[in-house]
Amino acid sequence: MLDSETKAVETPEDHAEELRLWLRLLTCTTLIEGEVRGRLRQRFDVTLPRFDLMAQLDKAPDGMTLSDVSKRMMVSNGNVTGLVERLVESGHLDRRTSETDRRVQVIRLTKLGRAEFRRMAAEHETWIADLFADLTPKDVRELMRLLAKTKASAQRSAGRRRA
Amino acid sequence: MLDSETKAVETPEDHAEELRLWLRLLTCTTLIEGEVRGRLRQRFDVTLPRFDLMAQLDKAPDGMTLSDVSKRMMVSNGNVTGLVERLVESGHLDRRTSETDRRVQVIRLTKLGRAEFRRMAAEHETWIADLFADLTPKDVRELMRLLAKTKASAQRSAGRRRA
DNA sequence: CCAAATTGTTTTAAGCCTAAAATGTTTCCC
DNA sequence: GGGAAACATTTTAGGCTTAAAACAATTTGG
Repeated sequence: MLDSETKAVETPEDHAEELRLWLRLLTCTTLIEGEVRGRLRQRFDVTLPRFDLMAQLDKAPDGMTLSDVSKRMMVSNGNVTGLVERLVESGHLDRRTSETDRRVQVIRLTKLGRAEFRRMAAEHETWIADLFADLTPKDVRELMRLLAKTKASAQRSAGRRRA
Repeated sequence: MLDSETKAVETPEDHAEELRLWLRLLTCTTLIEGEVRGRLRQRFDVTLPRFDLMAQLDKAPDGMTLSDVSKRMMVSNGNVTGLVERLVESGHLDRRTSETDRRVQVIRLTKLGRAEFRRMAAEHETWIADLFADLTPKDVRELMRLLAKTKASAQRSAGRRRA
C-alpha cells in the first residue's frame, strides 16, 4: 500500500487516454465547425462568427450589451467590438447607448437582421441534424450527459487556476 | 401509416436536441481550448497553433510535407505556410525542398524545437488530465466511443456534400 | 512527346481573434 | 463631496485563419 502510493507519486502518471479524448473532441468540433462555416459561406455568403452573434441576439428580443455577448460567445471584448461594427455597417444590427448607463452599448437585430437570421437558422438546423444523423436518440442523450460532466470538470479546473 | 409518413414529411422536423448537442460540444471545446491557450502563453509564451504544429512534427521524426501538416491539423494550406515561416524564423523548425519532387517542402523539428516541445508537452499533458479529472475511466471510454461515432457521422455528412 | 490535368505551395485580401493598455463612466465608501 | 476601485468598451499590436487565385512542378493520356 505504501509501496504503491510511493510508486504513484514517483512514476509520471499516464494521461494518454485523456489526451486522446481531448484530441478527438477537438477533431469533432473542427470538422463540424468547418462544414458549417463552408455551408454558411456558400449558401448565404455569411461568416460563422456573424451567424453566431446574430443567434445570440435572436434569443434576446430586448437586446444585449456587448459584455453579455462577449461572455456568451466566449470571445474577447475587442473581438465583439469589431464584429458588431461590421454588422451595424451592413444593416443587420442596431446599436445604441444605454440611457441609464452611458458606458453600456445595447445591440439588437434590425428587422433585416432578424429576417435574414431566421432564414439561415432554419437551414442551419437541418445541416446540424444531418451531421449528427448517425447517432441514436440514446447516443444523443448520453453525449449530452457526458459533455455536461466534461464542461463542469473543465470549469472547475479552469476556475481553480484563476482563484 | 401513410398518414404518419405524410405528416413526417410535411411537419418541419424538430432538431432541437441535435442543435443543443452541437452547442454543448462547441462550448466544451472552446472552454478547454481557451484554457490551454492561456496556459501555453503564460508558462511558455507560445501560441496554441505553434504548439499544435510542433506536436504533429514530434510524431514524425522524418518530417512532414506542408500538405500533410495541413490535412492533419485541418487548417488551410496558406495558414500552414505562415505558421511554418514564423517557426523557422524562431529556430524551431527546419525546412528543405524535397530532392525527388521540387514542389514539396519537408519540415522537421530542430534540436531546439524538439527540446522545447517536449518540455511543454509534459506539462500540457497534466493540464489536460486535470481538465478532464472529474470523468471516470468509464466516462472517458464512453465519450471516446460516442465521439468516434460522431466523427464518422459528420464525415459521412460532409463527404456527401462534396460528392 | 507534349498538352492537359493534377498536385504542392505561396500569395492575396479580408476578416477573425487575443491580450493588454487606454478611455470613459459609474459606484463605493470614507 | 471626492478619490479609489470597478466596470464597459475601444484601441493597439500582433498573430491566426480562410477562400480563392496564382504559380511551379509533376504526372497522365493521347
